[in-house]
Amino acid sequence: MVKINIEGKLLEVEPGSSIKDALRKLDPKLAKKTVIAISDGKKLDLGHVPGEDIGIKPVTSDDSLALDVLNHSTAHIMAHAIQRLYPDTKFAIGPAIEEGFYYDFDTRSTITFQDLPKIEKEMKRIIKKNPKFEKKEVSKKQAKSIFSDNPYKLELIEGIEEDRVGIYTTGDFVDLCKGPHIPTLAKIGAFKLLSIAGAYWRGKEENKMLTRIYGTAFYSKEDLDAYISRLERAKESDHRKIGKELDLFSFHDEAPGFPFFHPKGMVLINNILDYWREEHKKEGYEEIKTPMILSNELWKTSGHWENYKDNMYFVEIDQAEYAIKPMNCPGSNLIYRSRQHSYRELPIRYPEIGLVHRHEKSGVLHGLFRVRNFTQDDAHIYCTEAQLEEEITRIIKLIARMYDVFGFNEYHVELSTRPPKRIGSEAIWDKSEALLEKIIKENKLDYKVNEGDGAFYGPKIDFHIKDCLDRTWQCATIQLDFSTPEKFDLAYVGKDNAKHRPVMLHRVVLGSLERFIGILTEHYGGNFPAWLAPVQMVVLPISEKFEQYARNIYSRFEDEGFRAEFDNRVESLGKKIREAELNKVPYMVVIGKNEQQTQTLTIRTKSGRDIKEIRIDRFIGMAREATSKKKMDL
RNA sequence: GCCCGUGUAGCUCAGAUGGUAGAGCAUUUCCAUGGUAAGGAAAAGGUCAUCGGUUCAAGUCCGAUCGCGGGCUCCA
Repeated sequence: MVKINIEGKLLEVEPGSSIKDALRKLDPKLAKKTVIAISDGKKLDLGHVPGEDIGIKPVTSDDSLALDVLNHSTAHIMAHAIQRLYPDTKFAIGPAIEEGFYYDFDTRSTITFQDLPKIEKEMKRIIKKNPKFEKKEVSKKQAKSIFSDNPYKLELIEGIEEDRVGIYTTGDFVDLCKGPHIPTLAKIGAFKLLSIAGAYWRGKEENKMLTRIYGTAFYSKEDLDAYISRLERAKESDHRKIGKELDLFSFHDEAPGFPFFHPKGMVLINNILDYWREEHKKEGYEEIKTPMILSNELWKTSGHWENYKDNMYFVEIDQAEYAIKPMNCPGSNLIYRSRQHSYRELPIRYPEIGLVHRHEKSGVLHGLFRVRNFTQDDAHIYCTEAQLEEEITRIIKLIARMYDVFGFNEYHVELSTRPPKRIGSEAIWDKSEALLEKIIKENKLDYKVNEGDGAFYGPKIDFHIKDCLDRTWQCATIQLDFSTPEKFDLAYVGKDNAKHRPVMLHRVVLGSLERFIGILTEHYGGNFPAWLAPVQMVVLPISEKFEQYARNIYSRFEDEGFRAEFDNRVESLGKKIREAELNKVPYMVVIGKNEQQTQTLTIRTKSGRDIKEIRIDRFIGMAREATSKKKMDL
């Protein structure tokens, strides 16, 4: 008899019984819900037959881990279907990913998006037949002979450390796979193939381009529907769509990757910057501005010429080479170096709203998220080593405060440590990594460590914010830099009257202003809070008869400094309201007979609250409260 | 950069199998003076991304270029 310990419950089963058999014996209901089992950290198929006593933990379909298994199994079924439809196909890898799965394969046929329904149909046919996932463990040599005509699998087998590898067979489809898989295809409640794309084998540009099909699977149709509707909502809030609809910004063939901001988009930029300057002034920052074109000599000094050349644009002036700045730090350093500094001045905080240009490959451009020129809300802080902790803590607090105003209450940080290619002594790295980690802990930030992902000159903390659709975006970063001060020979005079080297901090809060506006647009779905809204209120006279009174109201709003519009077109009220709604104007001010008689206003807010016959002073107070306090709702 | 898709009026999109372009919205003008998401009518608006090729004939077929979209190490 074999003893199986299922989460503390001991069970004895006949030798040769599978985990599923054991579970059935213990609790048939549980057995039905269980997808895989975990034993000693190892994920096992339910069909697994324990050779000796074992302790297991069943994983049911409610578990997120079970969803990965389902997705992975569905990837196999897709590959199976593709093999049937395109027999010459050689399969590469097909993992489960965060929100689904994909499979990469090499085929002579050209498969397009239009072919996906056909593949789905074939998959359904396979699922209906419900072949079992049969696992076999074979030696590497055997595996190689099984996949002898598939260079991708051969390469994968080569890379596997263990002596024996897993082979899964479903019907007439055989795949190299460590598993585990769902016990029956009936578990696939619903799936959908989502998109098709090219993907380099192992993600490397020098490798062959394979065909990748993305899909997603769920245990229930409801879950799939919820997922699809979330995708649709994301599509609705796409900043490229909203940007066009709200007349915020545009892109033109004449300048690929270089965004154009329209008057309404500029309102966003300017309001964000006003707020940004206010916060930075409080923190003792003194703004600077450096030129966009600087001599190549400078970029050679900074190391950018050597490390960043491919991403830079160059111009020739009077037979000399100049570069368009991809970063702001060298310019800032020149200002620092323009005179001597005393230790009494430190820390010096130089923020710069700097427009940088970086060459990005044409294929990676993406709305405001990936552009070729953007405005960094940069700052360079020159301080002593002893001041680092306080400075970094202050930046973290500043970031938290500013994110809160935009409604990003959820974020985590990532600490990136020393990369393989780096400068500076190990002692300095030890010290600075430990310092950053200590500060992160002291500030109780949710964090994870990215080993080896730091800049060559120092470790960094990156901030990832979560938007209302649960997507995360890296915005703020704080980078420690011991190297640049050296390269630029930056110095300050210490108490001892000797020259010392300052330490430098590079940091951004919003990151790229352009990108941040893209993120905000999607986060708010275009419904900007009143303090940011390009148009804060629109005055809507019901007919021309009330135009004069309405115009007075409108002028009053203008005088009070609000961004108001006056819709005195000869159109029906319904139409004016509709357009104001589509333009996502926070306050609609309706003026008709009643309002004129009582010298009041009727307000329809974007948030759905209506206010009847309010006096103008009261409404102005209300609107002022919402804007000055940067309230999220009206 | 690479793979697949795509590019028609300011916007959103129709235009099998090739026979010199259509709708809705927006715009302009006129009528209706209107009470909370489109009142009615008319007009104007396009070298069908660009260049080249096939053809008697190209928005449509072929090629190139440019732009845009989905992707391009979440590893059996």
